[in-house]
Amino acid sequence: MNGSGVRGTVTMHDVAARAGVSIKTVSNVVNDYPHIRPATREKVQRAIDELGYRMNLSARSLRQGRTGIIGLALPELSLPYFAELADSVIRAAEARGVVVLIEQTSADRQHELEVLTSDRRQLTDGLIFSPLELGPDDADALKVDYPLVVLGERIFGGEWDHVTMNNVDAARAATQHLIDQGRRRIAVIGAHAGETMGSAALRVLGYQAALAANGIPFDPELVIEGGLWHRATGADCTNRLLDSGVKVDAVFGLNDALALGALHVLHARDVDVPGDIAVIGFDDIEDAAYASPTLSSISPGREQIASMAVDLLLARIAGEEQPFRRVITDFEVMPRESTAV
Amino acid sequence: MNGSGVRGTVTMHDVAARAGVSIKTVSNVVNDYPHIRPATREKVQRAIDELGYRMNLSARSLRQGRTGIIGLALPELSLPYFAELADSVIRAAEARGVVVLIEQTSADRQHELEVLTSDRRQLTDGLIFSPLELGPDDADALKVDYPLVVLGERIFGGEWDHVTMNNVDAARAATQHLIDQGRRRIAVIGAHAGETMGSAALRVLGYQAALAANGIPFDPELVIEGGLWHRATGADCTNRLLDSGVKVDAVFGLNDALALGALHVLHARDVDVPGDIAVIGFDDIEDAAYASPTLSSISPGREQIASMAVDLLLARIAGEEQPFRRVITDFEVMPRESTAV
DNA sequence: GCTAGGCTTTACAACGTTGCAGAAGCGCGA
DNA sequence: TCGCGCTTCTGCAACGTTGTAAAGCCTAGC
Repeated sequence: MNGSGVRGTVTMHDVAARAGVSIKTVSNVVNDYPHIRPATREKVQRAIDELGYRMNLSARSLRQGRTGIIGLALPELSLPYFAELADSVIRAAEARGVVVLIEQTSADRQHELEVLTSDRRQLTDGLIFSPLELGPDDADALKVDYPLVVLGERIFGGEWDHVTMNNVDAARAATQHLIDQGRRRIAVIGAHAGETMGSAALRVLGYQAALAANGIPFDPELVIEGGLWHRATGADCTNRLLDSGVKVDAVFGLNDALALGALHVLHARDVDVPGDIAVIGFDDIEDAAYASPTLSSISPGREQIASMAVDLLLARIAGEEQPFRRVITDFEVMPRESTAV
Repeated sequence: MNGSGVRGTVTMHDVAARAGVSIKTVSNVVNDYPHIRPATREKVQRAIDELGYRMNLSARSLRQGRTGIIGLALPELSLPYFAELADSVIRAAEARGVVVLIEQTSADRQHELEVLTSDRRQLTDGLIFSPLELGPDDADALKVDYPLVVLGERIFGGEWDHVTMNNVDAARAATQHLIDQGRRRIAVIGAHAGETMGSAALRVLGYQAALAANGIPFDPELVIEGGLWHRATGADCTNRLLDSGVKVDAVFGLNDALALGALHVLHARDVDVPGDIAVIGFDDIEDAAYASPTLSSISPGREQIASMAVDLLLARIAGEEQPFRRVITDFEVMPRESTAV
C-alpha cells in the first residue's frame, strides 16, 4: 500500500519527477486548481497513486498558516453530556473536513483560563469553548486573537460567537410539564448560590417564571444547592431534600446527571417515582431513556449546537467578516415515565 | 497579553533581534540546550516574555518530522466506556506533553480500516486504536509503518504493541461472583455468534469456564446473541430472554451498557433485582454506581490501560527498539446491589 | 500571418524552525 | 607563550509546501 515502505518519504518532488512535471503542477493537481489539462492531471494522479504519496500536513500548515485542526475545550468527557457533545462536534467537523483536538478543563477556573492561552492554540485554527466556571468577570480573558465560539450562556455580549440554548425558556417548559401533571411542590436540585449568568441561575429563573405563571408560590426551601453537576451531587442534594422533611411532589434536576442521582436516592429510600415524586432532568443524555424509571428530560438540540458551532467557527477561520452572532438553538420536552401521571 | 496584537506575528527572528542574539540561540533557549550563559538565557527569556512569543508548532513539526499529537481511534464517544477511556487517555497524554486527536469509527469495519490509512495519520505521531469490528483476517491491515498500540484482544500476535485486560479471567470472576451468591441459571447477554477472538467470545469463554469449575451444566439457551453493545441491545436481549420462558436467576451483561439495558427491562417487567434475577455488568462505567439498583460490574483498570497505552506509544515514537509487547492489565470485581444476596 | 488573450505550466521565494558544523572566547597545563 | 579542549554562540541549509508573478502555449479573429 505504501509504495516506498519508508514512512513520509514520498514528497511532491518525487511525484513531480515521476510524472515529468514541475512540483508546482503536482501541488495544483492536489489542490484541484482548475486550469490543468486532463492529460496532465491524469499523469500526476497516476504518479501519486503509484508512489502512495500523501501530503505532508505540517508543511502545508506552515505555508498556509492553518492546521485544519479545531480545538474543543470542555469540562470532562466522563460527563455524558459532554461526551455526547464531543461526539457531535467531531462528526460535524469531519463532515467539513477538519479534525478536533479535545482539551479537558476539569471544570477548573484556572484550567479554563489556561486553555485560552495555551501553546496548543498554536496548533488549532480556532476553538470551541464550553466554560463551566468562568463568569462575567472573565470576559476580558475571552478577548482572544483567534476564532472562538463559546457554548453556553455564562458570559455574553463579548466579541465572539455564541451558541446556546434558551435555558430560561427550557427550564420553564420543564417546570410547566411538571405542573401540567398536577405537581405543586416542585424542588430544584443543583442550584448555584450567588451565580447570575450560569446555566444554573438561568434555569432556576425559568423555574420561578413557570411557578409564577401558574400562581404557585415560590418556596426557597425547595431550591437545593449543589456543586458540580455529577450524579453524586444529585444524590446528595436529594438526600438533603428528603432529610429536611419539606413537602415535595416533584424534583427538577438542573441536568440529567443530577436527576439520575436523584432517581438513585429515591429508589434507595423507597420513594415511588413518579407516584410519590416525579422527576425531570435536563440535557436528554442517552442514559435518560434507559434509567429506571425512564427519565423525562429536556432535549437541547445537541446536533444543532454542534453543527452551528462548527459552522460559525469555520466561517471565522475562513476570514468572513460578520458581526458576532448569538445563536439560540431549539429545545424539546421529552416526557417519559418519571413524570407520567 | 499578546505583545504584538496580530496573531502569530512574533517569530524567533523578532525575539532574536530584540535580545541581540542569533535566532539559533533563541531556539537553544527555548529547547533547553544546556550550554547557554545564564545572562544570555535571561536576556532571551525577557525578550520572549515582552513580545509574547509562542513557538510555531507547524514549523517545528515540519523540521522535526513530529507533531506532538497522537491519535485515538475508538467506536464512539457516546458509549460511556469509550468516553471514560478517552478521558483517561487525554489525561495520560497531557501528563506526558502530547495532545490527542480523537477519531470515531462508528464501530464500522470499513471505517476502522480507513482510520489506519487516513490522511490524518500524517498529522499524528502514532495511533492508539481500539477496534471493534476488525478480526484476525484484518491482521495485515494493522501492519502499518507508524507507531501503533492496539487495545483489546480482537487481533493479536502481530507486529504492534497491545494493551488489554484478561477478558477470560475477568468474565470467569464475574460469573463466579454470581455463583457465589447462589445463582445457578445464569444467562449471558450480548454474545456474538461465530466470533472467536473478540471480547464477546472471550468473555463467554470465561463464563463457561466458571460454570464448569462449579459443576454447573452449560445451557446454550441462556446465551443471548446481540449486536452492538448499547443499552438498547441489552434491553432487547433481555426481552428475548424473558419471552423465551427459560428459567433464569441471573444475567451477565457482557458490558455495562447491556446490563443497564437489562436492568431497564427487568424493572419495566416488574422483575425484582436482585431478588428474582441478579445482574452483573462489565467495564464499571460511572453509570453502574448510580443505576437503580446499583450495578455490580468488573473494573477493567481503565487508568492503567490508558497510561500503559500512552507509554508504549511514546516509547515507539521515541524510536526505542524493543520487541512488541502485550500488556495485560488488572481487573477487579465491584459487587453492588444488583447482585446482593 | 500576426496578435491579443486565455489556458497551462513553471521558477522562485518564502513559511518558522532546528541539525550541523564550525567559529569565537576562555581557562589551564606544558 | 602556545595550544588544547571546553563552553558558548552563530550561519547555513534544509524540512515540504504554496503564493506570486511570469513565461510558454494555443486558439480565434482579423
